[in-house]
Amino acid sequence: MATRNSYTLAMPTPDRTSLPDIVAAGRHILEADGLGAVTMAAVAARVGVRPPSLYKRVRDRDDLIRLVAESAVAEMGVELAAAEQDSGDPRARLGDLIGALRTYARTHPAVYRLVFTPVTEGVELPRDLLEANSAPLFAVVAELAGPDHALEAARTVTAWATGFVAMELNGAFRLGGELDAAFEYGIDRLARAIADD
Amino acid sequence: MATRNSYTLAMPTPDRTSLPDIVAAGRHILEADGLGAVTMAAVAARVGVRPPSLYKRVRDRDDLIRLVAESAVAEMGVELAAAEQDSGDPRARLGDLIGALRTYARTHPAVYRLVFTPVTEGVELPRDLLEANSAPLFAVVAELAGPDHALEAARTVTAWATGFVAMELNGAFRLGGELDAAFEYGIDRLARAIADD
DNA sequence: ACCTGAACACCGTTCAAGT
DNA sequence: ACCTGAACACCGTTCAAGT
Repeated sequence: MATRNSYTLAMPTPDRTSLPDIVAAGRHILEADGLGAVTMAAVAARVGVRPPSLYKRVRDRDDLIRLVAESAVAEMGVELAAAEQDSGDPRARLGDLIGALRTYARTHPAVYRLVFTPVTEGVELPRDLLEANSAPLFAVVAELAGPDHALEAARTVTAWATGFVAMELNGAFRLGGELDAAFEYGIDRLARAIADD
Repeated sequence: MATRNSYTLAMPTPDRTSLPDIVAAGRHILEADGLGAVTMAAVAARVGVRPPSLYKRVRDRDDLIRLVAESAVAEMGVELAAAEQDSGDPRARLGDLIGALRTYARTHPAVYRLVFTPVTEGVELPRDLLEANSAPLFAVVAELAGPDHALEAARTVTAWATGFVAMELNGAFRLGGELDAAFEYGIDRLARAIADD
């Protein structure tokens, strides 16, 4: 019965790739060879298509990079949420959360960098995604600092955590010494600093 | 007496630019239009030369960018040292120092970013330059934390400061509220946190 | 409706040829 | 000894032509 339906639905060329495939390819190349290696040609080759075909699914390279960053943020959110499952006292949970962030940065350095340093001026990550990611930390900090100073305390802790991880990632701690000890020292002092009052 | 001397010294083409000029041009374009705008063509045009001529003074674009970063680090060091002149108690000097870093980031965002985020994997800034820049902060922190915990304390403060400035620069503080207040709160808690023991 | 080759503008870089 | 035009490889992107 090759009638109207099978005729109008017949696709002259079947889809040879998909947006998720393209984003996954970008992710893979980013982690393997860095942001500079994420070219339209490299991504196209990885999904088995020619570069112009990518423009059917993404507006341009910036758009693709943004989608990669979004997928990474979502993944990080899952890992942060998982880290908090092992609940204990607030101080311990704070260490677990920031430790999970640090672990993610070490295991996915290029992806972490992409998320935490704005690659292109105009490109923004969706606000609700970022809020979802920072929610667990915000909650623990509120427990430690009390509701009055929750916002400032969260900012202080977040600034320290992202600063520490960035410096570790960039090899900016040049004076030797135990980095794990510096991390524990920092967490400890921060937790006390925002709690005391 | 157009003799041997004037003959051997005669330069077939006089220098039309210089390394300092090239670095300054790169700096200017970086601050005005961002890192992506610092192309060999743009820099060459600004110093009045054709792109291939730049390769007489710099190895390649990465080399040029590195020189721009170095000149920026040197300039930042001067401003940090100047901020510390207005000496008061250690707590106040700590605020002045980090405040100067923050001011520099706000007035030279692209340059600040270049210095604090490694643009290319292999490129390193000279160690003594970075040490000179962190020396004032290290000294103040040592006063506050005592010699035993000076290193860990300095790392904690530096991580917080660079993290805070980076987040402010990237618009990562999305929940409103007074940023200056958050800054003061952070400095205050940090100073107490590393002092207490 | 997606895919492709051809083409374009732009970029970093090299090199032989000028002076 | 520095400067230049010409050339090359590579990149992002567009578009008409295929199916």
